[in-house]
Amino acid sequence: MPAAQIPLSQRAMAARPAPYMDGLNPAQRQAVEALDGPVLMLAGAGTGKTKALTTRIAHLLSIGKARPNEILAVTFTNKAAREMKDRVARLLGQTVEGMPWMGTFHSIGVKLLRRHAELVGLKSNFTILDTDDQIRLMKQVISAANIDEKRWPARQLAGLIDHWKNRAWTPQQVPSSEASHFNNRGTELYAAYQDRLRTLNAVDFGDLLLHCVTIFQRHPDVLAQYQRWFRYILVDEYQDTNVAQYLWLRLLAQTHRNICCVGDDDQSIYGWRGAEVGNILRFEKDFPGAVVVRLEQNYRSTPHILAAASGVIAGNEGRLGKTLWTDLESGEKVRLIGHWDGEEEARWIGEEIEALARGGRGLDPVSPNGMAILVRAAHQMRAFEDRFLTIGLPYRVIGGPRFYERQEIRDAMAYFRLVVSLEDDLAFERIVNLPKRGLGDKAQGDIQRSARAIGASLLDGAAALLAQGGIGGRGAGALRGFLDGIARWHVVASQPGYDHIRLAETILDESGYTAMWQADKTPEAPGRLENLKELLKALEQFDTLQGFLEHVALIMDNETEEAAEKVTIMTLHAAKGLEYPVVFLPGWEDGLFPSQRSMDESGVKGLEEERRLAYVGITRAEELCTISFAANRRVYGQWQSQLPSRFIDELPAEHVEVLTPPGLYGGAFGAAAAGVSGVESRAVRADVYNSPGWQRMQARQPQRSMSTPSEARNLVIDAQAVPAHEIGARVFHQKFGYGTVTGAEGGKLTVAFDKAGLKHVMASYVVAAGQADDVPF
DNA sequence: GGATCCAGCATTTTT
DNA sequence: TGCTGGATCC
Repeated sequence: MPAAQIPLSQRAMAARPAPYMDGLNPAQRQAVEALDGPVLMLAGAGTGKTKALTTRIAHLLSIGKARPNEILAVTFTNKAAREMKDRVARLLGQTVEGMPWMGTFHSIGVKLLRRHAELVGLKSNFTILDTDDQIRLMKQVISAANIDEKRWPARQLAGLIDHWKNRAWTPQQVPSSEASHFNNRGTELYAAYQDRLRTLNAVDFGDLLLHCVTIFQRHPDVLAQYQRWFRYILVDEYQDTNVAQYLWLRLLAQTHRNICCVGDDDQSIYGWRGAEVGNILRFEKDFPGAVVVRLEQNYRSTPHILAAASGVIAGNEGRLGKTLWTDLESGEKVRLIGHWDGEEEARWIGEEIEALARGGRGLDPVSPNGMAILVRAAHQMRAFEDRFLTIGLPYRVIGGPRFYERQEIRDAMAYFRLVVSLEDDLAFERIVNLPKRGLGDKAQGDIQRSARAIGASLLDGAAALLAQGGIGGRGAGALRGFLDGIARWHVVASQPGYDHIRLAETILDESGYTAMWQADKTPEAPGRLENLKELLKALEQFDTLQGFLEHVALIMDNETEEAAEKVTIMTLHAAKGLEYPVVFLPGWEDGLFPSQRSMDESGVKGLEEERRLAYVGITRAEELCTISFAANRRVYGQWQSQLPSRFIDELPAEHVEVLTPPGLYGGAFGAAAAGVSGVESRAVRADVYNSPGWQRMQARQPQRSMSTPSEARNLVIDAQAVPAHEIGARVFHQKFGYGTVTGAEGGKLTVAFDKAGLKHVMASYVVAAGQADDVPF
């Protein structure tokens, strides 16, 4: 919109002092005011990035640089999009009705794709498949290609195709270097899968972006229209963009070049799902003349916490580089403690949480809501859940299956989908025999064949089969009832202004679905019925089933705010963007964190991503951050002795208070940290016995039953015992009996037991066979 | 069609 | 060790 067209009133408003600018620091202000041309806002953890981003939007609108619908503002999650909307509205003192292009990459992708679906061979009412549907479709494609699904699982193909879509490769564009994947047939199956999707008039999540990019690339006229339209583009979490998203943005930004990307290369933790840190590192090359603004003043954490995080992340190469600082008071050092094993770690953290909640540790009482335990992998949560259940400490787990991924919800949704669109074959397959209608594999196979024969949907195929009398016995009546029901409900759903909530209820009741769970006596059945009620309640926010389905396909989150005082347990990934006064970071052991698999699969890149994860973890903490590790951990049922994480060695000792009790320190970790790794640990080297933390702990909590020396003494690995069992030595183990040592590494041995076979055991758990022989039988 | 048994396997996850 | 998915058995 040329300036001359901007209404006078708006120009007058622009001259007004802008209250929304108040409280911005100079860097934030610069980021808000550098409106034209490419801008890279490098926003470190806790530096007020959302504030700057939303103020920028408010500013654009307020001074009339663009109308609300000319701003494209993309985020990754619905939560972020919602927050952005709310905050812009708050800044402007009014709701932002006309910002249709503020949303997630995927929701905006859908909007664009619906408008131009025909350009990629789809109808504009295409359905969006979720992961479950995708897998089922892939299974069909795989078996259609006569491939043994055992050796070549659908999940693997799904991962591969997803990877390719993230790189913005259509089947034709997959480079030949990738051809060997999936038994040399990856590209072929990818093409077949895309064909199936087109036939079903469906897309998967990757397509929402890939199809857009394809359209933009093949139809310059369409692209030009949007390039002109989006005068200002803003991107959140730019470090998480994949190639497809990058191309999408770059194509759209070409005309006005008013693109502002916000991100933090140090918080790039999604490389494994296609994110390219390179996108943010390359920004200035991609957009020459870009203004780079660094937000470095941190409002979240104490200096010790920031220094610890900075010390760790400094180990990464090729960073854009930021120096976080704060004017908060220095507060507590980052605490570091080693434990004997995972259970003890959980016990200790449980006690710490209780103590902190009571106002112990010399701090003001902290509400459990303000405390979080952040783990590397979901399975680590279990130890905490077990412990907290035992001591009755309320907790909440973030992650796990989301509401809309639950079986009963997906079933109900399949009913709705089929009612709304009769051709939804995947929905049909899911529910045709649910509840059981006596339509087993044979009947369903017949339906498939019948549908293929007449070239129609499964629903029509089933009707045709039924008309021919191709279904016998019990199944026939049930199928007729099912088909009649769908037809009846479909009619209702086609009427304008129908009561969609009542229809949904009717569908679930008359189909027998509700009754199925009512009849179910398993303990989870009541919960499932409860969830179905929730689902009906969620419908209230929509006018039609169609509208609801559209929404749900993209919005899979289910934020139920609980008021209760609970400690949060979640993965480090899930914690990104969140903050807590008190944070526990357990399981800092090499192999677990950094994850061995990451390092094996991605080498240095993998390790660096793990390091960023460590950085994200530490920077979640506002006041108190406690890192811990265990000497022994049960991994898939086997006890393994663990080495402290290499990241622990990277913590700057002057910002760390070591709480590890002397018993453990002198035993397992002295040997492990100094000897085995060959690197003298900076943090562990600290004088434990005289550290203020240790003394204070002794003085204040003499009764605390953490890993006290007395307790540890019984358990500590006798480091001297390790060399006693040399390869070939005969040993005795309490549980496995006699065996011969075949290998030794760190504190653990590989022993070929006479009866139990090859096992990895801890050296401290075996004794030389001679000694055991002394025991009289 | 449903229960039961066994083998294989085991990060991080949003849309 | 504990779960999931597939095969097998009734």
